[in-house]
Amino acid sequence: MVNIKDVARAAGVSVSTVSRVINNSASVIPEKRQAVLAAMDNLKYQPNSLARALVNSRSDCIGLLVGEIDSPFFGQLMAGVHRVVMAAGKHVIVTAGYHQADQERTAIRFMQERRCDGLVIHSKALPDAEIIELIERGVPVTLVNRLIPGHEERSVYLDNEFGAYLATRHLIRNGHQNIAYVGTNIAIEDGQSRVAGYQRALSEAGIELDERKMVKAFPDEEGGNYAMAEVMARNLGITALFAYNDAMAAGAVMMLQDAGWDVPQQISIVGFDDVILARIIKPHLTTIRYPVNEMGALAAQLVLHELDARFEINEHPLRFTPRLIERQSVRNIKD
Amino acid sequence: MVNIKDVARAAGVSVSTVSRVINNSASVIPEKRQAVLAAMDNLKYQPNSLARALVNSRSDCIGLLVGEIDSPFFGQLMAGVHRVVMAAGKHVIVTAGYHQADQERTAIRFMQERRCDGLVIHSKALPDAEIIELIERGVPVTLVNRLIPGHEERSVYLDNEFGAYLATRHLIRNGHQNIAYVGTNIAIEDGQSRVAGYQRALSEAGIELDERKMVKAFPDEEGGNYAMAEVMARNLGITALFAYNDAMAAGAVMMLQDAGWDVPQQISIVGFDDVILARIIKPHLTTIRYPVNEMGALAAQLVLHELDARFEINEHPLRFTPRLIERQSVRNIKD
DNA sequence: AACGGATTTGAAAACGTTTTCAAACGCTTG
DNA sequence: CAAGCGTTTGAAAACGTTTTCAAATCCGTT
Repeated sequence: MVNIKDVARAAGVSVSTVSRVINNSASVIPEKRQAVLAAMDNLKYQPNSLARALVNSRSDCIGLLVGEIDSPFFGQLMAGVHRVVMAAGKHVIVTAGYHQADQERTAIRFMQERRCDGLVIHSKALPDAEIIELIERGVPVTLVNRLIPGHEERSVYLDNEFGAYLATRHLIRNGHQNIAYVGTNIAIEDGQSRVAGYQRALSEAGIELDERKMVKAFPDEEGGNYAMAEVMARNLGITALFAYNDAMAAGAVMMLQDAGWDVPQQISIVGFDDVILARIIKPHLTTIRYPVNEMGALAAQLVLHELDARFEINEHPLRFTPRLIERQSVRNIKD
Repeated sequence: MVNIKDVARAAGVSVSTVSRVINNSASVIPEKRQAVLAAMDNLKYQPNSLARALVNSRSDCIGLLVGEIDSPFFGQLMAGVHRVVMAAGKHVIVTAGYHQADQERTAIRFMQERRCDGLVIHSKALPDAEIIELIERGVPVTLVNRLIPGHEERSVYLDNEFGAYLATRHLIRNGHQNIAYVGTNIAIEDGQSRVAGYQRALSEAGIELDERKMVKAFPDEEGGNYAMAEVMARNLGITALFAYNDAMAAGAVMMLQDAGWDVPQQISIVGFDDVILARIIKPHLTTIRYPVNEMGALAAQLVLHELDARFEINEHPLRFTPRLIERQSVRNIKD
């Protein structure tokens, strides 16, 4: 590869001068500047950003850890982060942890060895301790959807409990009393919060909790399908369902429809996330909007700001409040 | 950040020795090795991969250029590439071009400056000349879904023409004669190929081409919605539609259903890609399967193999053949 | 014509690694 | 005990940049 020395030689100047025109960090007389520019062009010179990062100790990269590369939810997260990081003239390096501690660990190590200037992390599997260690080592990091005690100011998160409460309350207000919950079997905070919200709404309405109405599965369509089948097999006479996410809700819908049930005539459903799927499935899903793109953007802003206070932060609380999106999957059965 | 010198000092050895235990590139007596390992652990040493890449002139990174970060199609592509690159012990750097030449150019420049060892590129907007230049500069690159004359061996691609032909023929075989095409308005090779396949099937069946039955829009749901509305407004009595991709097909379905049409009772639809959406929308879409995950994997294998012949390549032709997936969106109207 | 200040320049050190090379060390053998 | 050999070690160069520092050049004053 052609390097800065080649350019210097071709232009008849020193490497310092070439460096100066590249970064225009100091004045160079127009004549030489032209010569350098011409030489760069002729030789198709591309600065080696590794060498540059080495001496600057700044890589202009923000690392991003997501759960999966290939999912609409994380797609939105990536897009949100990407957007603001690019706008700041920096770049994103995406890694995926697939919800497993070891893979998440490897990914974070990778980003650190790559000397990312900052990190945006969505981690489900890593223990708090490891994340705290990372923070205390001085790495600028923002967490998405995860609160670490003592480091709340580094988290951009959704009020999951309230989202689940909203969803369940909506069902109750539409006359439902017998409401199942299809949850995730991944041990993760937001899963617990959503259970809590579900239960709070029920309690508030004086409805008795029933463990048999809660079933867990892997949080994708297949899991939803399976869990729904499980619930129906128990014959509890449910009229409504709140699902951990839209994918599970979609799986549930499909299971029900395949078994000849009518949604929402016989069973009402509320999902969570408001991914694209919710607007496509029939009936369109009533769901809880999770503004993950915006959250990714804010997380990126926080990291950039920590790096350099000139990067500004949108005025927004770290805690995002979910909203109910009414579509077609809930039927009012009052009276 | 703690560096190799700190470790050497702590362990009471030279940096060379530390380097040797890191890479176990030469024998070090067990006693010192232990000391080094302990020092690395205590200091939480993380090798600087930039410095390492600089001297090795190998970054162990594969660059990937996609159209958008946030789309099921590119999600699958990313996942496919990611899978094989990780398995090879290397890493992926993802960039997005958003179908615009300047952004694609910037992204490629970024990956080169980052000294990616190889590139997997899905580019719609960049002119052939620039890609050829890249190839001729000696960068190991594989193209996805794009044939460059003279460099066919670097392309992993789908037989788009055949896919469109299959789709259209399927409609014809189900008795449809009056078939619209909703296409992309992005000037891209696969768009043209799909038009060609559509037209070949029609010609073969002796059906006259009618420009009015072809309308173009941005290749997403909204575009499909809009284009479908446009077609219906023309009142051409169509009974079937072939769409450029599933997203457009979904948009078309929604437009039709909102306007009170029944799919497939009144209008049959075939999509393209077989993204998740196709299995979710009601009616489930009959579509053409685009094995983009597998194609990404193969593309990654080609790049890795070029880097180091020890990385193996799956036995598979570079040209992938699409398959018709029958679901529920086509009605047989024969007799 | 000499001086002073500002502008422009290049040499060299630094960033954190790997690798080459030769020196040091520890054994065995005669 | 000297010679010889294999193993282990450290110093130093190299990778491609940026930046510091001092030298060189230029220009306008006196």
